[in-house]
Amino acid sequence: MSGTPSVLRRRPTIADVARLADVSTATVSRVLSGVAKVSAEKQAQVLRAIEQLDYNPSDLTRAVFSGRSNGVGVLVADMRNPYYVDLVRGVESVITEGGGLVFLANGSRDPERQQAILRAMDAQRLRGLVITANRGIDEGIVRRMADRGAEVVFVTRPAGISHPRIHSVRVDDEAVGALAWKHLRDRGRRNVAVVTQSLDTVTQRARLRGIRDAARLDGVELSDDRVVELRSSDEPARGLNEVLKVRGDAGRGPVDAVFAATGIGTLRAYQELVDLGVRVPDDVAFVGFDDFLWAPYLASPLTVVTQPSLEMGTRAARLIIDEPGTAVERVLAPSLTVRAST
Amino acid sequence: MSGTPSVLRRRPTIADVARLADVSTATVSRVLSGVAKVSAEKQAQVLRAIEQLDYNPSDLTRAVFSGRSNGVGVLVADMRNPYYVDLVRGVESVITEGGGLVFLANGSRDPERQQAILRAMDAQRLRGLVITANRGIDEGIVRRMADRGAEVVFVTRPAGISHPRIHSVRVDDEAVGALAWKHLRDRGRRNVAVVTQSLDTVTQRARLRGIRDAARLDGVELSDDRVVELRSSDEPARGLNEVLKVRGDAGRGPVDAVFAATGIGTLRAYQELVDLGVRVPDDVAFVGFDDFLWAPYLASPLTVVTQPSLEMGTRAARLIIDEPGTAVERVLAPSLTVRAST
DNA sequence: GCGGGATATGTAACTAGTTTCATCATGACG
DNA sequence: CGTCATGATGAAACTAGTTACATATCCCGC
Repeated sequence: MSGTPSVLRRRPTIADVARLADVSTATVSRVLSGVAKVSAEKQAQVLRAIEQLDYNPSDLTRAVFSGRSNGVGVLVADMRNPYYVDLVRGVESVITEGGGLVFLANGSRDPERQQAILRAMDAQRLRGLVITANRGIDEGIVRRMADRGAEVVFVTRPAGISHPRIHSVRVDDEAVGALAWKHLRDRGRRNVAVVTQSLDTVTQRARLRGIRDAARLDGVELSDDRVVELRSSDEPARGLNEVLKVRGDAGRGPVDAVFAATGIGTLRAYQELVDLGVRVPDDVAFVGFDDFLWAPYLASPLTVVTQPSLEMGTRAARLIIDEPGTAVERVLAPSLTVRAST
Repeated sequence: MSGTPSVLRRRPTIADVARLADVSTATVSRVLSGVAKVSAEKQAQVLRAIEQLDYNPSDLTRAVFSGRSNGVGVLVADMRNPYYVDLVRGVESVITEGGGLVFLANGSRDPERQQAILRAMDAQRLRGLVITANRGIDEGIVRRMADRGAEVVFVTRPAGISHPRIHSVRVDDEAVGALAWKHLRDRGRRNVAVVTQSLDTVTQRARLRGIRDAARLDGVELSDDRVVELRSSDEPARGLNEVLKVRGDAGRGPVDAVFAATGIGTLRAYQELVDLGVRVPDDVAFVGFDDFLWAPYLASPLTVVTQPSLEMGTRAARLIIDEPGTAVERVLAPSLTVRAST
């Protein structure tokens, strides 16, 4: 109960420490950074003064001087998606382990908001930036941040900008589609429908290309009328209804499998299958994208193609810390978790 | 294609802008802050120079001068829990809307790590701090941060520290327990088992007290042998097995309902019920805690008691922005989402 | 006892903005 | 036409650290 807590206590500065320890601010700074030798006696005095005043030097001032903070920004497209959460966890664990801090912002798929956030992050003189949002990112500001020394890592999409400080960490999206196809084929399904959110993104187009090419190698053509594009991410996959009705004209049987190529697509498609009363996997086998905590406990435990989300985060963080000096494009392999839905 | 991007371009400072616009740095600063009048002519010159150099002033330097950054720290116990994600989303939306940024750190239930993170956040001279971790928080550093002007908000637990800048936003935990009891009673269940993670926390004790008191009002005693404490958060709720076997001595019937009082507890208990082959709700009705995206699509769609997670985040953020001047303790009402598991 | 080299320490300048205070120009009024 | 008030503007001091440079001190050898 020392003193009234309502009073705003002035924060001790390096000058206060220097005064109390009867040394110069330079000596205090040297004790803190350990860059130059200080006599054991003064060292002890300084440490005692720091302890006594509970001095915690301002990282802001340090960053002003060095021209760069030890913060790393993470801009995600949608925090509700557990994949992004794991990604952030990966980045965060590496960065805070190294004494840095993570700025997290949710792009909410709003270009204006994303622009404002990137400007605010630039004003923080970040050491690095991890971007997962696909749409509406202004490449101009990203390039300028890289020009001025920030390491930028695009995750889940190719960098798309040629710059020695702009990198990318992503999964082999064609392999994602191929993995889904081969598994469904091995389960005896050949009439596959694909659910996507938006074919405007390179990643989703690549996944579709992957499953198409793999199917073609087995002599199966995955036609456009079996591809559903959700567009809105808040409604169930109504279009799926139509696609499931596509029947065997020209030797094609009815749809006997669905591959959802995005995290949200997985939820929406599963939702719609349940609503339509389709039996999984008896009527239709189902392969989703991105694993999640509850996937094994659904009415029909989900088979999913997964990205190594946590690893993608730690790799992105290491790219920032290591400053490779040249553009790095790291492509990781997806994997398959088989459960009862196929 | 102007210039090699590999060269680190020096960042323009306020002095560069002043030079180019042929004014003093004071005038540039005035244009930026809008605090004092500048002639239309010079204003235009300055804006042109800012545009031309793509000048973005350093928030670090501004924060050094004002003694406080516009950042807000959020320390969460476990990012995998969707409740925390919604909470962070709530804080983030309000803070970035106001031009600030959010520092996110994952405590990982590790006291030493949490301590290091709080020190790093203190070094950032944060405007505010949201803490959701219950265990291992060093109250000393939190109090000192508040002493030095940061608004601190504990979420999901009482503040526990009396200080005009230390607040709390939480749900009425006793009402959580009462809500679960009343619903199960209305469904004709009276032999309820409760699954908790750790009764060391005040919140979980309060939820247990809530369901006990509500049961007692209906003449039912919820004895200790029907309370499971998980301790480890990574294994299924093995103890539940024993509890379900508790049979009708002294007029008590077998357990016909389970209330899981935490988010993780909900997963673990559900997992165990599935493993034991218990039919939900036929054999045992199940009420969980905290809603999640997939809850309606489980084999047995989950009835849950929910906290207004997003609102708790926005309220915490507003407490920081509004700086109420006195300690605020905001207690919100829980609600019930009824599905097929009861 | 004195010159030389190494080491510790302080002074002052530096980082990039903000703000106070003095100055200068302009315009209104007597 | 002089006086005073008003308002824009710049010089310089300020925020809280770091570091280059100068100086003080010490020990060693001759």
